[in-house]
Amino acid sequence: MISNTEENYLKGLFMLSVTKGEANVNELSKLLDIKMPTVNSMMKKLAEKKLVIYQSYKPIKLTEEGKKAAALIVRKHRLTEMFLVEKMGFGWDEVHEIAEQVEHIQSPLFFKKMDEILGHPKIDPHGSPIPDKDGNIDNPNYHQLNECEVGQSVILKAVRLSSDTFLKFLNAHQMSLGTIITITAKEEFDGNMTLSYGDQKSQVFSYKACERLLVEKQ
Amino acid sequence: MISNTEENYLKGLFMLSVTKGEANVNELSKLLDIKMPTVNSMMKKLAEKKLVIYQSYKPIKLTEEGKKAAALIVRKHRLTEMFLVEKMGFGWDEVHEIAEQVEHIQSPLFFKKMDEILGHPKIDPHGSPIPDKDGNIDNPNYHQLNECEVGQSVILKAVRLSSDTFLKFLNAHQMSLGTIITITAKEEFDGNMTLSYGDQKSQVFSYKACERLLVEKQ
DNA sequence: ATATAAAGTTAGCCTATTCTAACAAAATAT
DNA sequence: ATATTTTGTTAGAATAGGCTAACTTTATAT
Repeated sequence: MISNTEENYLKGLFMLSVTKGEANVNELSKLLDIKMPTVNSMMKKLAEKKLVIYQSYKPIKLTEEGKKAAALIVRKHRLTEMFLVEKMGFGWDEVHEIAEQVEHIQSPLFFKKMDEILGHPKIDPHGSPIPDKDGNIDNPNYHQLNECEVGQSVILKAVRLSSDTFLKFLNAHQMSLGTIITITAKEEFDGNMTLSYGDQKSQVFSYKACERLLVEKQ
Repeated sequence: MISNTEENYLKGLFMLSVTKGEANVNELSKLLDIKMPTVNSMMKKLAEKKLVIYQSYKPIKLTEEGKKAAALIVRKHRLTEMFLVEKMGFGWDEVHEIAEQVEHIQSPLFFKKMDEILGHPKIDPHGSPIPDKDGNIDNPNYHQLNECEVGQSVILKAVRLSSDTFLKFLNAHQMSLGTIITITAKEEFDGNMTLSYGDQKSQVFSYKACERLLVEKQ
């Protein structure tokens, strides 16, 4: 049995591990907003349960079992987000908090039904991949907009670190998944980019914003 | 702040109070499958929070505030059951466990959306009334089938104490809400009733089953 | 290469929720 | 009317999950 609390730690580790394959106590502590000593003792507990590999002062790694468990929680979260947007009329900026709660529901049938009703979606409303029933996830190789060159035309595929405020910002700027963007200019100094897309002919986006936009080259 | 645990106690009290307007520790203990001393200390806590009125050795009563809080949890439970059946294709015998979890989700908007999508339903899939947004509930005055007379024609309006096994039993006997039933015979000895409805021309139902069937006289 | 900073750990404490064992009160039955 | 059963309470302990304070390791910066 994995408690809701344990699920949250596993999910956090999974998120942090995407790039490096491992995470450390401090990062997890910040992500979950739980103090380090608490995280430390939970890591011991999860190591005991063979869900993570953990040795003092070393980075934390999920075991295969832990990785699968975490992926299935992420699956439930992202299926829920998709369901909320597609079937219940929520905006992509309104679903995170709810999904955060729904993801802990214990009922394989509930999520099976969601998946069927949605037609087995591969991505959530923010473009993040939905792991399959076995916990496998394919991480598409998108580029961060801030790393693209002036003159390039790209298509918005996903939004990273999508907080509600950032999503509302994108809404306000008519930017959504699928939007085709042309990079008009790029400021050496601060990384600001001037973008052209849809009706917007020269919209300036900060470095911080561009970092979070994952695009595919046309 | 009312915790999930506290919500479960309030809901239990609400259920038990429907008839008598009050409940006692022992009943609540059995209903929730939690030992009496635990229930006892939770009652003190809820009394402290002004959600119940409680004095040693006296029955427990919900305060107005407690009653409203409980009704809103029941509302979330029953809306969820309706949503699962009407919008997600579940059977009425599959929804209780899931609703038991979903009812604790904190998101007024989530349940507002559900309610809208369902068209503001007044009853759940088992015929139980759904309290309104203010926690008001109207308890319709149905009759238990076992108390009806031979020869009477009635319509099934609701199912009480609807466990999954009982609902599966009803499924197996083609009995559902709205079914028109004629009482063909009634056994003095054990209360068994012979019923005629739909294709079933002389189906025998036990006293225990009839007790749970709430009907309206034609 | 050492001083400082950052990250990680240990120890000890707190709250919420549960339990068992033992005792007390109220209700029921002879 | 008293004995027995049922119901309710108290006391004390356990577990899960969180915290702060103090200390140790590792990393970073002069």
